Amino acid sequence: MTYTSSLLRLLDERGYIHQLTDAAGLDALAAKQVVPGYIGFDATAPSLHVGSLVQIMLLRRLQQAGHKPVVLMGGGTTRIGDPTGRDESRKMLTADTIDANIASIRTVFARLLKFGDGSTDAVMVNNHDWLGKLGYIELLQEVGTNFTVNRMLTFDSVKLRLEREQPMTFLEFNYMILQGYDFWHLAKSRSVRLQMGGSDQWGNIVNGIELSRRKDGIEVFGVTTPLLTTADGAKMGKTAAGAVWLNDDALPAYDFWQYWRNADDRDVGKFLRLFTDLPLDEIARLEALQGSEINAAKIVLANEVTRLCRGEEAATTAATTASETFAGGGMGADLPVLTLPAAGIGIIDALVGIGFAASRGEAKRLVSGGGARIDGEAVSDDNYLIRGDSGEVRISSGKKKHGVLRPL
RNA sequence: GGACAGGUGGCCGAGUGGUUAAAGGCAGCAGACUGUAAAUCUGCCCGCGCAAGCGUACGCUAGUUCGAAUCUAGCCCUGUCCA
Repeated sequence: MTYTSSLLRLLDERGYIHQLTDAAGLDALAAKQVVPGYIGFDATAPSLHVGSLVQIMLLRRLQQAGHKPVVLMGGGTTRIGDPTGRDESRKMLTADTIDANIASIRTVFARLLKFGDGSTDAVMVNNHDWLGKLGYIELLQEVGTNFTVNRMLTFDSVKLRLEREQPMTFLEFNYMILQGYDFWHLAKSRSVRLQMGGSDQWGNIVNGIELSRRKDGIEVFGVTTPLLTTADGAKMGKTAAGAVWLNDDALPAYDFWQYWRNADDRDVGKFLRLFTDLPLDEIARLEALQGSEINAAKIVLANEVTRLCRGEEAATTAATTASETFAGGGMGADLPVLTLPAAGIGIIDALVGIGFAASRGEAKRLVSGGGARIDGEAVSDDNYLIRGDSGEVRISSGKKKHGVLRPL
């Protein structure tokens, strides 16, 4: 389908669109007026991770296309937990924790969106502001009649749980109602006309659309993005060391950069389109690179994404560190550092101290497996002592993890 | 409230008195090959200890036993069906 609005053209050509509720209607609307659109985010942790980056970028695209991004923080719904996908129910968080999480998450949005009072400036809202005041009886009266249990049971989020005979509490069952309520509320109070989200949010989005139409006859739209997995099938944003956090204080910029640098060949083009602002012809050129040449494209990817999420300086330092460390075999500024005592330090203690092993046992296994290196030389002896009087020492776990032991 | 089934290591999932720190799979870490990629093959994969060994661990608690993840009782939690 060919779109006339710059918004849908932009989303389409960069690969954000999985489903649209009413392509023609939304296209027409976006072509003639500023469309306020929102995406909801959880506040379960002090930082969002890479898995949420598609949605954040979607808001950025919305703004780039001349529309108004509304960031909805789920201060209220986080207290319940979206049942989608998981079998396990979510842990309950206290109000204070959620508020602190929201404040922390906000810093990332500030980098990627322009906030303010202008017509296309981004705003952040918290659904606790309205859901928190809503009485149970009031909710039942307001929207209870618009949802049938029959229909709610057909949504994948519920159906899958039931089919797998996994527990789903009433609390979670209500999530979709509250999320539908959010959409309706935003449509009324802020003239929001669009909700976007991951493909797993389709049901929730449709609920909000139906509710808005039935309650007030407001016509609103929905867009979902494809479920993003890496080429080898894993969900984005999870690695051994944990999630790939977006916040500076949750994951060092160097590690963030490395995550992108190590992307699967097959993902490079897709990632460049979704997560960078590079022009499409430039991306086409980069993803066409063959064999080891594609590493150049991965470096561009890492630089661009890191720049967007962490800032120019962080990206430059991370890139320089990587280049010095891998190409030059040296030690870049961004590598983790452990103080090297004058008396020296045992290899096991050094590996644990710098964070390459979670326990002494793990460090020993690393050494006996031949993965530990000092200045590039494999160390096979558990008792190996790193001397403290010969300057900086490079310590490595495998070929990718490097660190610096630095004398006082 | 009743009947039945179940709760095992990050996840899935075997085990049903000792040789079980607990099969197998996934995820993960390392080695080889490479391009800081993928695929493949190999090793490792609770903690402490050089080691012998010790400490923790199979929903919780108390028991039976020389010995329990495995048996008994009570409790908590979940599912299915019934009321």
